[in-house]
Amino acid sequence: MNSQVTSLDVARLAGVSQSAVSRVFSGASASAATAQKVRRAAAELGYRPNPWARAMITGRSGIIGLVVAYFDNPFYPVALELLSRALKAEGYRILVFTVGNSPAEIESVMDELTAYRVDGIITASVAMTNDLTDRCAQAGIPIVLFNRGQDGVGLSSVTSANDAGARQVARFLVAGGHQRIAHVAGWQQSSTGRDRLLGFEAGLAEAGTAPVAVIDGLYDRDAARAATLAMMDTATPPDAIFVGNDHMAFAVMDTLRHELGLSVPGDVSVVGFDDVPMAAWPAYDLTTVRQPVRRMVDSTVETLVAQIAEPDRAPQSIRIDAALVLRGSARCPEGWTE
Amino acid sequence: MNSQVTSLDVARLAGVSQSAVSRVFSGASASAATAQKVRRAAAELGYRPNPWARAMITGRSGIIGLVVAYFDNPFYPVALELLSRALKAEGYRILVFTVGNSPAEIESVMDELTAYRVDGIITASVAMTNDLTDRCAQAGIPIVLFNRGQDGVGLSSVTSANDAGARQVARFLVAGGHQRIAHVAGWQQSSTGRDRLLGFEAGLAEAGTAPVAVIDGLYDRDAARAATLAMMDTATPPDAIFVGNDHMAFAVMDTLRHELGLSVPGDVSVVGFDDVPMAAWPAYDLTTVRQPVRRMVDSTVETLVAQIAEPDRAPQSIRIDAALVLRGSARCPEGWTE
DNA sequence: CCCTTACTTGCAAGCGTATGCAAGTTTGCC
DNA sequence: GGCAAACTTGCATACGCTTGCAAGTAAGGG
Repeated sequence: MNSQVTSLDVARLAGVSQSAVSRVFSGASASAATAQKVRRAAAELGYRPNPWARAMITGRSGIIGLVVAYFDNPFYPVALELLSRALKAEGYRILVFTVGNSPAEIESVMDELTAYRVDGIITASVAMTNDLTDRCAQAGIPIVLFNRGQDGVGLSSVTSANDAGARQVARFLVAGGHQRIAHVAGWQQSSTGRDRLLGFEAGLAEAGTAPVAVIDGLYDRDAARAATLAMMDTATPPDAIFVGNDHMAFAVMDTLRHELGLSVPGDVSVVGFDDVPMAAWPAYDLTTVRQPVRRMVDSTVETLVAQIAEPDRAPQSIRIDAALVLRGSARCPEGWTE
Repeated sequence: MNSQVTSLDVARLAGVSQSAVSRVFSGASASAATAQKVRRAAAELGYRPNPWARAMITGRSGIIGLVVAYFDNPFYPVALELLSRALKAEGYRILVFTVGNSPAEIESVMDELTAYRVDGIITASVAMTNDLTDRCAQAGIPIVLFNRGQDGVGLSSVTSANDAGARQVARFLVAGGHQRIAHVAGWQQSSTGRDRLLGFEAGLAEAGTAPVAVIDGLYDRDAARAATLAMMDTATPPDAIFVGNDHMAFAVMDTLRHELGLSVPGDVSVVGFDDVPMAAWPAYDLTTVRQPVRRMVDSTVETLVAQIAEPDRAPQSIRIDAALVLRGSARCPEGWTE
């Protein structure tokens, strides 16, 4: 039963004081001789410093709180995995909170996070209300929003270039000769959903056109399916649909192909956003905008770590380039290279 | 900056002793008058007990360590979400460790977990070597293996009835009149992979037959694709393939359809295992064995909580029934009802 | 060789909470 | 009204660790 080995036990065995043991394990200076005695004794007893006791004094727990709302979107599991690895490399662990997107629930989680005095917070796919933003800033815990922007100033965030990516999709679809372009939008309560819609509309406007239909798909499969059915059930149904994320795009494709008997891209072109792994699977072969998860994760961790080290640092909004990935779900303009 | 409010501050404001505050928040008895004064003061100051200080004394951190290996298999994100909710209901948080499946890496994570003195550990999709098992038992931290069994005794585990499920698949495929039945197996280093293989072979043996081919797909998409190609590249290719999990089954279907130009189930029937959400999507419409995630999660949490409450309780191996879900990826025998 | 400077090391004081103990207060019952 | 029992409450200590401080020791320079 080695779970109760304390630094004092090690000290006794090594014949030094308890503070010597502490110094060896906390990286403070100690003579080579002492260090060796301590390490030897510690190894023998299976000693590891108690992180909670350490946290109480230093005020740093080595724990990052991660708040996640959607796990059905396969974008987030891979983000979680990458975040976990990247933070581990920096010496942090992840305390996970899954949460619905109701303000009350988010607030209660934030409460808990401040109680736990985590060293930092990352929220993924969580919309922050403004008062929550304030409370976080007030609690003084560094926080970075992953894949969500924040209106006004306040918190750091890392997103991809949602508007530019969507704009590129617009150009691409126009260049492909599509006449009636529609958009199953991402959840309009989220910045990603709004930015993609705005960028898309702007891109179409540049070409002197506009979407024939825009329906909020709420980042939900069922809603996306319903949106698709509604769009197609008109006199002049769209011949191209830009979908607010891949997860919904799969639903759109399924609906077009298996419920309406249409061909993609023969009858309707479909373009998504995210480039989750599944998008490359031959069953969908989805043309989509790639969010560079790895770079987004790296930036997130980097920003958070910097903010922990230097609490007064101004919040940053980082935006990672996102590029269109050409696959088979959308008609491709002749000679399109990008 | 309310992050440094202590029980002493609350005590002063409320005009009571620090221990009174502690008692109110730890549920010990206190008079109604005191409780009210304390709560009022606490609310005013925004006080929340410091979980780490509490953990130091009580020895319980309220944190469960979750060790996960595969996140590319969509079975685990949903399990994580459900686990998170179920544990939250019991008052626990989840500290996540993602890990490769190398023994060294697992060992280092276990080390960390014992250092953190988590109240319990859940491993998902992690194979435990026997010496690791011992070390965990010795550390005295309750642990439950989720979706992995354990040879010999030692640790509690929750799995579905992998062998029975696979046996049922065998009967189903035989009854469907398939003549050459193959198996892209789950990773043979994992209990689930082995149990499903054994159950499947046993089921076929009952019918007086045997698989025409068995290849380990390692729970990996690429390996499953390669296995499929190898199986089909023979004089008498299989007319049915049972795949060790859904995630690989999608790869098998993609390979059959898009690389080999075959029809599923026309030319080859495919059956998976897990029933991840995607299996129900029309693009795959996968006949598969449903692992009742929710019930598995509930059992896992229940077992873990029981073991925390009563440390000397004997480890249990819980096995949840798994039933075949009929969809469109496999030819269905006339009048098959189950 | 002595004095200054730089390191090591042990001592002791906390970090914020829970809890045994004793003193004080209320309640209940005859 | 008085006494025992039940309940509250404050005091003080402990949990395992880090860190300022002072004393002790090694190194360095004239």
